[in-house]
Amino acid sequence: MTQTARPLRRNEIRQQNETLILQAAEKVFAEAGFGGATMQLIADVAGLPKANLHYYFATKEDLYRRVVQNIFEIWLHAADSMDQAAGPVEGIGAYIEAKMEISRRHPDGSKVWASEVMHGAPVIQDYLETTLREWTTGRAGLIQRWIDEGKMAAVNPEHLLYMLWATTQHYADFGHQIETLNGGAPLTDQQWRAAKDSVKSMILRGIGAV
Amino acid sequence: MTQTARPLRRNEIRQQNETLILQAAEKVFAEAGFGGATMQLIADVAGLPKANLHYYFATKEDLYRRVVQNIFEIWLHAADSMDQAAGPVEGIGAYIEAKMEISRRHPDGSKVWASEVMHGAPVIQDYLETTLREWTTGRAGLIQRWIDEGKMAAVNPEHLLYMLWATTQHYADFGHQIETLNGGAPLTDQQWRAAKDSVKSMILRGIGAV
DNA sequence: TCTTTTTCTGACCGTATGGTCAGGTTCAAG
DNA sequence: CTTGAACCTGACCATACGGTCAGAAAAAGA
Repeated sequence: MTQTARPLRRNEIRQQNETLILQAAEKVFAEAGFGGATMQLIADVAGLPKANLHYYFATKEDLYRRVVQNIFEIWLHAADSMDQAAGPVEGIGAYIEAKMEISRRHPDGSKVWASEVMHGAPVIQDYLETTLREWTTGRAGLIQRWIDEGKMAAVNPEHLLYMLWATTQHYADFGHQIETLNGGAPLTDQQWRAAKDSVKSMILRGIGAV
Repeated sequence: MTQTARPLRRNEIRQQNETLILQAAEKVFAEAGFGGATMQLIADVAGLPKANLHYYFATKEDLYRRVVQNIFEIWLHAADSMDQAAGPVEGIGAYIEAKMEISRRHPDGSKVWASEVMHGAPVIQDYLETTLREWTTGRAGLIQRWIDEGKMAAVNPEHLLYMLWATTQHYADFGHQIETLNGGAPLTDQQWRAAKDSVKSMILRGIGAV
């Protein structure tokens, strides 16, 4: 562990413990949901006394909010690759790659996000109405431009975005189901490659971009 | 209410109260998750005293299990239309229609199912390993047959099924997000029609069936 | 009508949870 | 070395939760 290495600076202590708690919280919230998660369990996973959590995060809801916000950030940046693309094959292909990679690397975060939205977004409703709405109209406009330029079929841009979100996030949110249907084993590197290729080829063909 | 209509038979009382409780439970479990739901709230929604719930369902988990099982039934039958189809256009088209209709009519059930799977399927793991696995291999075989007969492109059948599940269930599980992006209003009849058509056309084109 | 079975419910109980707090410890600045 | 601020935590508290139970009420049967 890092504790025995050397005395830590003040800033380091704060930052290190916060991320430690946030990681534990993300895991526990993903596994049990907000209502099912307990501060005690998060503390145990983080290896800290419960009272220490409340030193860094006033309430369970504060901690949860921070977890959700962290995920939202990762989620938004996944589309950066889409913007500089010349057309849908590159742009949407790269977006699918990025989102599939997030599903693979941050399945817990994806689950927390899904749970939050499913329960009516009690904590991040304002983000949905501002940031996400702007984000969506922006990308829908980009897709519409590609359609106008004849680079893909005239699909509904919003519903295409929904399909991209649904399909890629499914591999995180329903990862347990996929694992069970895969004989109880997690997807191997090759299987992830196949999943990405399947999604990409079906969607890109589906929007008439190949 | 039905209570004042006439004295109810014993069987009717039991059956009526059970469905009343199950409906209330589905709603509350969908909105709050298993951990966040309380027997008291379910009782309030059902309009019954809490102790009465425990008369019909011994524990919270028993009640939850019944809710999940009910959804699973609906879910499985949605593919009946797929079996007698001559090819992917009819078969998968009908399956998408059926699953979209479920997302529209039973959004709460879909959310409970999603939550259950996301949390590692603690209650219906055995169903996943038996019924769902058989179901999946069966339909994957059907799709493979269509591929062999040259009726559609050579896509991976499992990943196609995942895409079908993900895309259609997204309209229930993430309905709140979609509603927010729709200006805060639920989808109208026309918008549901457009959603179905979008999903159908993109996927059917994506698998080379049109 | 009398008896038995099922349905119903207010009051209660043990426990677990989120959160508090007083007091201790560690670190850094002067 | 002293002082003050930041960090840490065991013990505690009020509340809310799932679940129980004795007994009332209602229905079915004799």
